[in-house]
Amino acid sequence: MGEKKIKITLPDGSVKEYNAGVTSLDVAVDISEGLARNVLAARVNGEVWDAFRPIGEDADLQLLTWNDEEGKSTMWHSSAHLMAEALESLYPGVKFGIGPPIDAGFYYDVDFGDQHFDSEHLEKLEEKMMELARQKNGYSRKEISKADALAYYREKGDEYKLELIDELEDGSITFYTQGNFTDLCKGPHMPHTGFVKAAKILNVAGAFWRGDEKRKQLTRLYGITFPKQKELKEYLELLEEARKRDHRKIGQELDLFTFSQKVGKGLALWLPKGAVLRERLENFMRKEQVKSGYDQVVSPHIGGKELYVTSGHYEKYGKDSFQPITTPAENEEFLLKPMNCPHHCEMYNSRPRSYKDLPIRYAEFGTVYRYEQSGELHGLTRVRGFTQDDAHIFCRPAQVKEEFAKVIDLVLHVFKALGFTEYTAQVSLRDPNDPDKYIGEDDAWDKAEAEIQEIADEKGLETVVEVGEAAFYGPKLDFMVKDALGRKWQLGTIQVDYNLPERFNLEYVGSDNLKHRPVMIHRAPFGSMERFVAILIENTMGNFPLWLAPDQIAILPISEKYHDYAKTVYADLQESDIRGIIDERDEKIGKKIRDSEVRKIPYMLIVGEQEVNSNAVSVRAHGKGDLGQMPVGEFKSMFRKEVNEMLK
RNA sequence: GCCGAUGUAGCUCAGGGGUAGAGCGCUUCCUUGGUAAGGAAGAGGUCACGAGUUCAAAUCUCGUCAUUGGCUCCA
Repeated sequence: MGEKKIKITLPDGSVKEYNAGVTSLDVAVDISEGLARNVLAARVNGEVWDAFRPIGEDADLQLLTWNDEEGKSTMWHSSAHLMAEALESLYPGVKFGIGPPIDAGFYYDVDFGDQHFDSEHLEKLEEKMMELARQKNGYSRKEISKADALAYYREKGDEYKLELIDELEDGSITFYTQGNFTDLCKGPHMPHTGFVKAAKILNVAGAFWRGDEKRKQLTRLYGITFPKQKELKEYLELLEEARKRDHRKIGQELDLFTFSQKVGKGLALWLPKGAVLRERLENFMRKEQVKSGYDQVVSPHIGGKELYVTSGHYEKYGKDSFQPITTPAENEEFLLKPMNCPHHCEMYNSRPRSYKDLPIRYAEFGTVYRYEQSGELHGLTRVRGFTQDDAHIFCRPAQVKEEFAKVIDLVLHVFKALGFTEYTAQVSLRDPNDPDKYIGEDDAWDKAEAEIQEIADEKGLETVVEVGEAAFYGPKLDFMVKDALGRKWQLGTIQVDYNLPERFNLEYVGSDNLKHRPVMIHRAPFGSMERFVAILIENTMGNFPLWLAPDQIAILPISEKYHDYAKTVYADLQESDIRGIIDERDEKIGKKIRDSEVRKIPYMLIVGEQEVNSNAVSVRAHGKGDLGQMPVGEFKSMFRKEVNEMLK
């Protein structure tokens, strides 16, 4: 009986014949030894497999190396096992939770039991990993029955793995082994540990087992590995570069904002230059909103408790909020407002509405306060007091789609004007398994969720769906942008809400002369001024667009003799809404230029004898150098042209 | 809130059981200059805060506060 033959189709379309049971590695060797040395895994009929797993049938095969995303994540997944092996040898008896690859590296959740792990042990762990890596131990895969799998971990006493296995179906369970370490794992893994040439444990953190706050907290070790020492070095340098973009650092360097222990954590203090930046952003948004038919409103910073009982905020967040403010005499209770929507609902209710009035769009830069957990505070991106560029659109059900679409346009326009080209549009839906988190009827939710997806699709917006990310009163379309370290933050948000109109008993009289319920759209293109500015800083490194820069120009007199002329020039520029500083310090011009460059001021205007004589300024652009001498008028029109170009 | 780390001058950081250091910044004086740091002198700190150990604590221990990397949370 002849061996069974199978056909392997490679990505270039070529077909080769092998005996059944051939592995991807065998195929790689067949192509070239060099390639074979780099193969980490393989895509077999669309599924990522171990390169050492036998192939039994005809298959499409793509070999995966470090240059493929799946190759990287296979190596990182295997590295998690390698770290686990090192841990087990250094700390006998440790138990393991889960250890997956992530965007950059991997982690493993570990229960050290009575043993203690802190950051002093990192180096030893790295060394152990490299020692094991150098042994080039092969990874092997074994299908195992549920009973045997349970027996293995019962013997080992690892309750976490037992819990995981408990939820798996018999027949689908596999173990992987390398060196002295065996792990429950569905794979795939790289051929042997020798691919790891550099390992770094990046940090130690606590993580709740299965993400549940009520369960045991394990120690999560984050690490990353590379096939070359040089790549690790480059990666660490990249991290270093990213830290230079940190908005907290730049915010301090550029004097934009600060925090004070006495004022309280998570409560930002905007310094003059930060306030100017913020004001410019607000003005930009106001202008756009006027164009789009919004009306500006103003509401107070506190609201009666009843307001939030009505809205449902009290029930959902009351205990976790800043506690109610009580008045001395009348025993009334007020809450710091955590949201502007209830106030706007009451504005809507201030008089009867006709269908002809709708849509009504109330916009407000509303400052709200939320008692965020102390461990969650982070610079300006997560604070306890912040200002939303909030608005609520009250419209007829038939107008939802059009209004929603217009808000998408507004958000995209804002992002474009500020240079956010990389964002993710995320459809945030409710978690059907956790109904207590939400208010309202399923019908309304289903409708709102379907509408959001439909409109996004019609707009041709590429979206990702996240279950469980909805607000408690309705689903959202969120615009996520990354910070310098690649963490995603929600900026713009648009939400369809059938619930608050119900709770606030909002009505309008239709053409049929009957009462109808309007629909509310909540939206904030920036999200909040604080977070938006933070992400803007990290994306621009503090080199703000000209129209936004707090100081747009610095006038640098060559010497004291030209201070008067500098003042004349500045007065002229101020007429055209150009704002900046005159550097009147007793310093040489080189020093003044250096300092302006460091402060990222877009234009430096140097004035000395030549400029006085010809009624001109010498212009130097930040990061670009000398642009030569020109009359003040010419600079102003150049400036205006540049601003208009950006805001087009 | 939980696990880990950090806290020394306005900023960036060094030091470390025996009277606190540098660079930048700031003040004053000299200098009046041409495209990324001119020179000199000076001021400035309960070493986050509170206890404990010690003859002696900024340094060691514990606690508190703040910051920070994650986890959980995020209207």
